[in-house]
Amino acid sequence: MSGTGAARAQDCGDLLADNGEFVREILDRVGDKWSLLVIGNLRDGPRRYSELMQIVPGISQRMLTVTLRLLGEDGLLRREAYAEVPPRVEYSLTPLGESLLETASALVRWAGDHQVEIRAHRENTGG
Amino acid sequence: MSGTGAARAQDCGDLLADNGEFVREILDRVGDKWSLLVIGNLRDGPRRYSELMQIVPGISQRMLTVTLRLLGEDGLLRREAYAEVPPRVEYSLTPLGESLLETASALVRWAGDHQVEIRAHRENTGG
DNA sequence: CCGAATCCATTTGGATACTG
DNA sequence: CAGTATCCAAATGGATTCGG
Repeated sequence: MSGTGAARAQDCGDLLADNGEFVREILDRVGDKWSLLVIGNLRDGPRRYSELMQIVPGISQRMLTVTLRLLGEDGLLRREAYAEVPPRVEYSLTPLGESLLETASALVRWAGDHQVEIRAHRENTGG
Repeated sequence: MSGTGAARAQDCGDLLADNGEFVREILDRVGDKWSLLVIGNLRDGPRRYSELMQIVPGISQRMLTVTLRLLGEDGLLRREAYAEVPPRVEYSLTPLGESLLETASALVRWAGDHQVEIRAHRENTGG
């Protein structure tokens, strides 16, 4: 989390304000429908494909496959295939994936702290 | 940011893992194409509709209107209309919106710190 | 058991024209 | 200036089918 220090707090404001492409690129990956759920379910260690299908509520085979492939391409998780019968494939977080999990948790914490406030305001305005 | 302490770190993991609907609800709002950009551009104070159109690169009238309305319904920003000629409308962050800006900045900071790493891995795997 | 491929419905978002 | 309305293209995602 301490990272390289390449981006300070002020820079973050600038990025949010000025650099649309950059913010979008990370949010598109992290904020899509399933990525964060999959990452969250790998927090305790490796999981098999079929396990994830059961744990992540409502995900389809297609989206699980696609999500796993994209996260793998970004280096957020690792895929380990065992040449057995029946075949077995395990997915686990890389250090990079774990660091994202921590950061993303802050956003979830924020949502938890302000959930009531948001819902209340939404009702008032007919949302 | 210290919040109510209602959700501790462990709970966040649980939320990411178990509660799909809840995580989705906040990420759908925050992680869409424009919300965070608009919020970022309100960090220095009130902005007018036409200002935002110019500052946020590539946003259309429609999406700016929609985004502003949704963020307003959630209580993240405030809309102030002045009965003048020509008409003038100003948008500014609420305390709730400011707190989100801080939290979201952490995610942007993470993206900045690991941008190179992610890109490199993406190239290797043909992403 | 793992996952790719195809088809299809829904959603998202841009371009344009128009109103108070 | 600050929106609204309509139409349309692209992306997203689910159901199903098939292969290794």
